[in-house]
Amino acid sequence: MTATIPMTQNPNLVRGTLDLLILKSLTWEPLHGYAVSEWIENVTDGSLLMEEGTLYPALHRLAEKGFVESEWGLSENNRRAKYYSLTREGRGYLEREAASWAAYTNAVAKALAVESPIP
Amino acid sequence: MTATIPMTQNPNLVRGTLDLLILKSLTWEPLHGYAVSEWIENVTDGSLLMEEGTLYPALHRLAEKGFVESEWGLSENNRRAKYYSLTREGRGYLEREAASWAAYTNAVAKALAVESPIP
DNA sequence: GTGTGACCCCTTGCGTTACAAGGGGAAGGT
DNA sequence: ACCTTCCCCTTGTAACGCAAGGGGTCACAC
Repeated sequence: MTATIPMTQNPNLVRGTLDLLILKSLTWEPLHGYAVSEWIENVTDGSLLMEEGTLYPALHRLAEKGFVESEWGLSENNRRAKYYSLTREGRGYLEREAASWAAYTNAVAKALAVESPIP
Repeated sequence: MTATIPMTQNPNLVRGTLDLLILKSLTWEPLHGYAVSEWIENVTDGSLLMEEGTLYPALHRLAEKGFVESEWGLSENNRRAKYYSLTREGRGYLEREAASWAAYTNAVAKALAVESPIP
């Protein structure tokens, strides 16, 4: 599904959600980078096309923070691939951040829905 | 309500929503900067405390882009205050950005709610 | 065999922007 | 005299998404 779909265009929207999406993609089993980007593209219905120049630095950051671990392996296509897996800390971090993200977006959504001046 | 409420702690969450909130606060009538920050604090139930070092540069950026206009005036407390008002372009920008923000957060929320591996 | 495209990894440089940490000044109350 | 609230502003600093590069392997078509 590598269609030429328009990408996000607005880095500020994406900011901070990439870690969330990456960690979420690793919830069930280790994935290599390419598979992570495919997962994200799929679950967002193609509305989020993750650039490689974004993905790999993000993965490295998460590894440095101890939220993911990596191991070289072989992909389904018999290619050299680095598999990332969620650590226990990463799982906790994902839960906490997802919760605070939800809370924050809810607050903003409520603010944007306000209809009377200065409630 | 200037209670010492813990602030956002995570710039990445806020990223990109500040413009939205600021513009939204100006929907009904011109406000000066201080009032904008109060509005945001109120409608987010104190969960978002806008720093002045964030607010004013943001207002200047929006003015430079033509989304708001400013005019010196007097506050309710008879103090010198710069009132910002939404321009027509600003109103359109707010609508568009709010829509794309909603779409994006919905996509992410859906992704974070996924329960089966690789749907 | 020589593309061509999918698969897979990576880095550098740039621009944007939230925040901390400073600054100043005027009004009102104690 | 002093403090608090109200109001405005600027200068770092750090983070990070992205564009634009890099490289290598495999399968299939021509």
